[in-house]
Amino acid sequence: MKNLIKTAKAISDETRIRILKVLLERECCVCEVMQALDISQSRASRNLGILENAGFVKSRRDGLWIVYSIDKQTMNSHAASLTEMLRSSLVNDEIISQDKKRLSHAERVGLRAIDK
Amino acid sequence: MKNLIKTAKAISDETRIRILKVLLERECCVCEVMQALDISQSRASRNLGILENAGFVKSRRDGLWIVYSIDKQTMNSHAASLTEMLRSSLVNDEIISQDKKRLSHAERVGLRAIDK
DNA sequence: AGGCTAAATGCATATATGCACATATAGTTA
DNA sequence: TAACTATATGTGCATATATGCATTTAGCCT
Repeated sequence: MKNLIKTAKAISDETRIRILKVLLERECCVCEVMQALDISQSRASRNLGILENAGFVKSRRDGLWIVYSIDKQTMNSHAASLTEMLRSSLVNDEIISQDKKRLSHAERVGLRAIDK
Repeated sequence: MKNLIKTAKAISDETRIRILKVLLERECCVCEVMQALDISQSRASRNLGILENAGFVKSRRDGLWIVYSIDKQTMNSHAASLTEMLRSSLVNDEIISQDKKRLSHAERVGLRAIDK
């Protein structure tokens, strides 16, 4: 029960839905998620952590970066169901479209390069 | 997007998951939900309202009672996916088992008859 | 029509959630 | 090893959520 609730809460948030939709396109490091969604570093990191804790994504280090990705194998059944639901959802959503467009330009560059 | 979030939030709560599991057994009026989950009248009513607003259940009047039920036809696709996920979940959950047991004794009697 | 009953709701309170800002941490690379 | 960089996290604050209590509402039924 607690696990199911945790899983459901994880996708009950716009930021995390946007992150999952981006990760369904391709794996990303934190700074690429920041760029794709145009959000702060702590916001990206924290929400990725929540998604990881809920079992939606896994992370690995690649040089300076931590890369997050959707892992169908490791995923528990609830997360798998919800991810599958997400895959076919929001296909015409304006926000999601913008995220994907920015994602196509996102690179593995650090904070300084992004701007502020 | 907003609709998806509303749907996900609706099942991100233990009380509402329990209610849905009970309604998957059979349709219930508010007072039967109270008895099955052993919760207050306002808590039952409010959470049923949230589930209805999110598209999981519909309601109809039957004499003195308002009967809530799961309606696969009317349900939007997100709610349908989540309901299907719920159907196969928590089969060995202790709380859910207790709810079902109390449900089997629940009747359409008013507040006075229940007790307090 | 009027009394009676189940359900809905206003209000107050406690808890949970999401975010920004600033700082800490871990790990790479020279 | 030491500096540097991407990521993680402590803290404070604003908002959202869940609930109980008390009351209101809707509408059935005589």
